Amino acid sequence: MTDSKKAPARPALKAIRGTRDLLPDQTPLWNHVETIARNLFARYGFGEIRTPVLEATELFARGVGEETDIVSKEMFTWEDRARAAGEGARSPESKAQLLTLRPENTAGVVRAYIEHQMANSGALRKLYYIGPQFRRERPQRGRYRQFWQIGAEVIGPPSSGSESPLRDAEILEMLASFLDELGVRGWRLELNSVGSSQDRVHYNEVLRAALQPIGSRLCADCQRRAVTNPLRVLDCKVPEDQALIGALPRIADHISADSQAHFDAVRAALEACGVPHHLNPRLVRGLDYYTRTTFEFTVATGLGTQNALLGGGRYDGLSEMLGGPRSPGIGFAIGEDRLILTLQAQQEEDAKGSGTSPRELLDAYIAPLSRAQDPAALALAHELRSAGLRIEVGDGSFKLRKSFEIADGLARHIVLLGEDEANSEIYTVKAFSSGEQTRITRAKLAEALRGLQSSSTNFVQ
RNA sequence: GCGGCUAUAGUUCAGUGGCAGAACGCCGCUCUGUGGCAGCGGAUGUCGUGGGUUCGACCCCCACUGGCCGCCCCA
Repeated sequence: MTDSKKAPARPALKAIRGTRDLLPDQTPLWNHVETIARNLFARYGFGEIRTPVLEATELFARGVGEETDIVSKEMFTWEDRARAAGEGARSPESKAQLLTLRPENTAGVVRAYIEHQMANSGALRKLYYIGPQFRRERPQRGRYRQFWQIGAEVIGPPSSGSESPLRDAEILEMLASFLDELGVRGWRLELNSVGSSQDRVHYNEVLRAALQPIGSRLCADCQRRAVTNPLRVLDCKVPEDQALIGALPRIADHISADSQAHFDAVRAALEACGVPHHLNPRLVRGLDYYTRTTFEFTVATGLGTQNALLGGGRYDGLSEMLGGPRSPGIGFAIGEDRLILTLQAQQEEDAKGSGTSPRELLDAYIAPLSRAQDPAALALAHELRSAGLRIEVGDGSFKLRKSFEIADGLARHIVLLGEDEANSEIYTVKAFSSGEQTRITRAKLAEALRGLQSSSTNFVQ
């Protein structure tokens, strides 16, 4: 640092802000969560759909809502260049298109539902997805710019029963089962009805009128919301505002009899299934397409202030907003990153005092005793792997001591492969758990290594 | 987008305006076909990036970038 070798500062390539790598010590838990979800959803008759990560910006502007925070300030949007002259463009003035990295997946699923004319079969469609979403927010625990959602949608023409309160209750019961099956403890379901789209328009006027005289006494954020999105005032957490907000007209008093009856039926079905839930008349969701039933599952451990694990609701008018046929629907999105954080926090709680958790081991480590044995070692590994075993191969340049150190903690057995073994095809095998060492013929090796295979899977890193 | 805290070895973290530290991990030897233990030895690094103050900056100041916490919002 004293002399003049100030090299040109190299940039150091790193994952960009708000994105991250999931390494092999993490991915087993992710796969576990996704496997549980896939199996469970299948039992409820859901099929998987995969939609593009890229959509036309207009889809979200119309679907999610121009005025929402997500659309107005959190999307990764850019102008895709018009086709260049050299690309054989027929029309030289083909316009550039606004594209957006999807900030959520419901709009994309409904777009696909319309595009593939799924309404025409007349059947109720049950679709689920697992994939990354993108929002340009300030990163924080449980909040990333690329984050993963596991979600599902139930949608269809009214004649398919898509409006039935039974669908709402079924979705909520499925989510409760999902969290229980994963072992998420202490979840809480909060439920509300924001009424039909007409109810919302009506209530918005009532609310705007009620806010008019008191607006100036609310916090700055609420004053802004009172104009742009009055419903969101109900979600305010500023202590000074609570008295005023509490006195505002309530949604429940301004929804139609139909909406009220629908909501009552949802709750009755939930009671019948024994799904615990709490009414929260001030639960308001930030996406414009929600109607009637809205809900949120929260959890106390692991997430700090981002305690919403998943959310969702009805969107009876979304298909029409996107130019499709009338097709009421209901869906949800689980924050997979947050779910993982919750599970990891629980595991840490559980691990307190119970020492370290074992990790999943390979079946055997093959240790060639000299470089001359390397080819034979790889051949043996191939043979055993073909037999379905999980095998790692060492290197003939390693000292035997080193091979043992590597093998222990990585595999359940070590197989020594030296000149004797190569000639005799009788291998020396040692089991780490017992310390027992035996000599086994090549023909019986796979079978011997398979014995004692641990069937329990472990996801603790 | 706003406010606060923070960035030193592979990891977790000490540290002082005057030669860069510990623990764990890693490598070697004791010990050339039998590891986990132990003893001895070794290497760690543009002290996040760029500027400024200073005789001298890892330390003080500013900016930038990243992370964390809170707000906003959401999953």
